[in-house]
Amino acid sequence: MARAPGGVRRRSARRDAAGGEVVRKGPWTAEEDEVLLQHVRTHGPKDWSSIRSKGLLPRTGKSCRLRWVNKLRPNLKSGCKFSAEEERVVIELQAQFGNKWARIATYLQGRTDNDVKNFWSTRQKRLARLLRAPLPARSNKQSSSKGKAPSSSLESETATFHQGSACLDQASFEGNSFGCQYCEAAPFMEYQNVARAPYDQAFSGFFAFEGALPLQLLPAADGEASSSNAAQMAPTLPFDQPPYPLIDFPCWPERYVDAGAINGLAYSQELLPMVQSPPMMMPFFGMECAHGAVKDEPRNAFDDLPPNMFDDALDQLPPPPPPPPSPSNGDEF
DNA sequence: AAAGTACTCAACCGCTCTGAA
DNA sequence: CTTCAGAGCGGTTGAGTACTT
Repeated sequence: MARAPGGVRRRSARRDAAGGEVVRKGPWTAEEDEVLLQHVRTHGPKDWSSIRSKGLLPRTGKSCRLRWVNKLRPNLKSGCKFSAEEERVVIELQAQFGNKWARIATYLQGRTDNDVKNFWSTRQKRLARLLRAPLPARSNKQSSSKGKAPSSSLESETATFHQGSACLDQASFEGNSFGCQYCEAAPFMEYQNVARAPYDQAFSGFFAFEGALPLQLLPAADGEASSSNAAQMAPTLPFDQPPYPLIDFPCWPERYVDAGAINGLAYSQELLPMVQSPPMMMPFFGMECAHGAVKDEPRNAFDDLPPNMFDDALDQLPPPPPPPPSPSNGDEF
């Protein structure tokens, strides 16, 4: 979207803790950017605090660093929405690393941790809203947006969510991670540790079903990754991928999903046959893009369930276990 | 056309980590 | 070993914009 440059911000300046100097906050001006860039040209992307101590800018070192990392760094994809491939990478890496945005960002050329974080946050909000909202009526009615494709397919997302929720729900009863076949069948995602963040992980495990397709991971983009450690650890090769197909079928609890319902999903009849095929761009949630039939899918088992039936399951999730021991060599791959 | 809602994004805050003194 | 300062990271906020009703 086009934001008004230098739009009004909520803060402008304040006295710093030490008392005297005014610390400027809020949006950066072009002049400030130029000063910051000049500092980086001469000193490199470091010594942030010296920018203020030398009187170059009335900004904190943290603020300067953030501005550089998020906006001024070269080769950033500013204002460019996440591609389907990027979305898929984020989803899969989030499932594996958790909310390690800086680390995840090292796999995405031109993306910052803030970008990834915002992307994920937006996605989570949407998830939460969908989970709480009543199921939209399944119909063949066209989208209300006058033929324009919505930014995401509500119907597909909803179906996806309830599928994921079913997995979650079963897990809450069985107390066995998530009782999720797929989780156990995805070694490269280490889903055995899926309970680390139950809510996210359950869904991520589901979404990573798409991730059975090969990832083309990028090495740290430009050496200016926001986390130098992460940059060093960024692999130059994809995950150690098992041969396809990975799974028998993802975590559909039979209690909730009968074969007919499964067959009604885009996955079962359209995705499975292509597991041996070359990588395919599949936007997250967006099976409708790759599989048009999904919009016309028949009602599945979840459509007949009360929309809030999974809320309790979410509330009953066990606390996350302690994080798995980190590898001694710092290389998860 | 207006109002309400959802989404995006920049930037701040607080915490943790790390290295130097 | 302890302390401290700087850097980095994740969470959060809120303004502006887009979309929907």
